[in-house]
Amino acid sequence: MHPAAKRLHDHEVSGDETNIEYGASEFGGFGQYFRNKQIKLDTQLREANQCRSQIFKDCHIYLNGRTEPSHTILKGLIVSNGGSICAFLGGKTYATHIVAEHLTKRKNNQFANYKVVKPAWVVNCVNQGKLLDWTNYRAIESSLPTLDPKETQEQIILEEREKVNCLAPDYISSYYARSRLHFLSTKKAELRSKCQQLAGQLPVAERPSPRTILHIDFDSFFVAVALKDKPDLKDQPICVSWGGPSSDIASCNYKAREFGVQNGMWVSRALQLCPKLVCLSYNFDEYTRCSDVLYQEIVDLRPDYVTAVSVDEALVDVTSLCSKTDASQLAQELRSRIKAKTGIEASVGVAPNIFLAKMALRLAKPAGVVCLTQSSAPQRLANCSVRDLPGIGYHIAAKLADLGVTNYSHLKRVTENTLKNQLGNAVGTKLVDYLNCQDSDDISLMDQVQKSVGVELCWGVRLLNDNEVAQFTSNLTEELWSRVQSLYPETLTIKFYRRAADAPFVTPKYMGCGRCDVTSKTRRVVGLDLEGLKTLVIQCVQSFACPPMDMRGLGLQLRLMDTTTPTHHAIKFPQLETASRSTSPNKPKIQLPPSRRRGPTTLSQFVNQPDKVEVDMEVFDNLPSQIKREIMAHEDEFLVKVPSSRSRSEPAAVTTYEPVSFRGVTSEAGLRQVLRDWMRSAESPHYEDVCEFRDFVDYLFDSDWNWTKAISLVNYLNHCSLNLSQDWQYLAKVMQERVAQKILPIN
DNA sequence: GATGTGTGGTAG
DNA sequence: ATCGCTACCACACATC
Repeated sequence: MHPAAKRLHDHEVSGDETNIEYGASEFGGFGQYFRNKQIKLDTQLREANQCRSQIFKDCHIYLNGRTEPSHTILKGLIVSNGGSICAFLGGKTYATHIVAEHLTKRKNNQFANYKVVKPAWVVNCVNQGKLLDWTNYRAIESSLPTLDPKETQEQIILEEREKVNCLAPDYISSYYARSRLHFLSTKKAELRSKCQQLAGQLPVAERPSPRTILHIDFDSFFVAVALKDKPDLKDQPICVSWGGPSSDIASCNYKAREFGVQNGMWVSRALQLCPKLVCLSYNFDEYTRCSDVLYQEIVDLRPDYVTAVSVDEALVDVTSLCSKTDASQLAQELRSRIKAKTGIEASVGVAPNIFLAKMALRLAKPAGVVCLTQSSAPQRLANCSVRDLPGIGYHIAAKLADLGVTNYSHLKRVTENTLKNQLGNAVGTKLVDYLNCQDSDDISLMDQVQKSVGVELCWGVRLLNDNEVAQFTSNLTEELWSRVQSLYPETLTIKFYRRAADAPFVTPKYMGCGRCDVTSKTRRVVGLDLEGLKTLVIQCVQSFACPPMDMRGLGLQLRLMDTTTPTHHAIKFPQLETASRSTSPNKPKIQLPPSRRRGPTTLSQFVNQPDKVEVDMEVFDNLPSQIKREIMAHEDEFLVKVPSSRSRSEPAAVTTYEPVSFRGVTSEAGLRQVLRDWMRSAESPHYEDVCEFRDFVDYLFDSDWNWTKAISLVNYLNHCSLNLSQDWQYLAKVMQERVAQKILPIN
């Protein structure tokens, strides 16, 4: 083979760095890291020794369609003169030039932002030994480049939107209905909460000390499910994906992995590696069904503790059970029961801690059980890639590789300090733990109360103008709101995806987000209703000042109120002289509480629509569960308005509700007394009382000499609420927020 | 020094 | 064509 042709060949088979995009380099896993390094070395070598010239230095050239001379010849010319070839348009490094003879109308638009040249440009550059002005070789007619790029972009978006319209009313729900990652995330959350509610979970203190932990999951779950009704394909290389060239492989079987196919890889790439790869479809319903069987079987064991790791994966503390039965026998029986009921193989790792259980599971696959002990582990794990250690992903593995650590046993070559300095304290400590086969994580401490709720959508987002951005944002906010349910949001973090300046307008992945710059902002949202939230989010999105057509995705995350570690925050008293200025030019008007009637607590109503009396079903659905229960309890009074019911005497057994009143109470001590009585009277505050309190605080605050009393009262409420229900705590937050709003103009 | 914000990493 | 989610941890840095 001719040296130049050989280089070309090598360049192609070693993978093209221009094809790395959206973390695609992860797909090769750890090997890819070295491969990338190798490519760099190759390039340097070529430049140093073998290149005829550097004419095309820094040129990444994409060849489009039929050309004269042929691709092969052009490639040879480009590469041997210091340039490189773009195998795909787009990706992390973008093409500097496109070589084309003729362009379709669509490609005329698509390529409008590129330097599109005729093949003669390449040939002439080489002949004259220098980089010639490309504009003399334009492949796009002179009339076309004058097109406003903005109009071109608009056209592209309009075309794309005919197929995928992110503004369609059901876009978000239909998207999530088909997203595997959404499925995994939501299932995990669901299972976690179910596991937490399991009766009989032994608290940490009561569980005996050397534990027996099972880590169980299905083998290539999605593929196994897909193969259930296609047993004849069992020995073929199989993957599960939606099927197109740029669709992700969600799962592939061991046969496919032999070819280098990996989860997360694009189908096109996988087909290069394994032309016979068979793509099968998702079946989310069946995943759920198998998952239910798995968890049911686990629960039926009556273990000490269960933690959901994933839809197909769980950690089980079986210490107590193993005092009678042998752990591996238990695991084997579990495996066969699950196999019998689902038709799918599962594997089990057995070990004294989570780390070792996870590693044992790896060794157990496929379709097996492996037990690891502190003493047997070091030997069995020695050749394990660091990439396989829990919490060690692509990036940390790469850093470890720079330290000369690629597998488990290498870890002992590096000092603890080096690890901590290079990888951070947490990871360093964890790795040292791993080396000692220790794991400080406790299975029951892994699932705490939920700390945040979020939504994210970064596919198919193609928007033309500010209005559309607002519409899309509003839709996504509604989706977020629908997931808030009975939770108490405190702050909102907005994550904004914007096309990277040098990323191509048309993304390599169909309708994907391409390479993006991601920025985020955090805002307080205590006391906001859906409309308020929408306004805030839209305003925030606009503050990113992104051209609408470059928006590629949006994430919204609500941090929830933390009731486990209360911060004893109090509102600070402003300086006296500045405070007096607060006697407002625009004094907020004091709203009168709605007519006195018995009713449930509706904190959300307070927040949403203070004066509304009827219960809106949509509002109802979003209420905290405690409040819902109360509404249900008072349902009769709610649906039928009976003002007279107050005068009717209640049965003695029923505690009668006395509305709170602060009016006429002047001393701070007196006010606190009323507050204390109120808090003692109910597990959750009643709606009318909330309004009364709000109005009273407003009144104190606005009648300009009593603002200190208002702040003090709210601080007192906050202080006391720390021992009360979340509803009380949230009320305190809402009031603090309200008061803070009033102080704000002073600062 | 405690607290909050923005960013980055990981897992399935 | 295609469905690139989401909760959580950790860290650097700003703020006061």
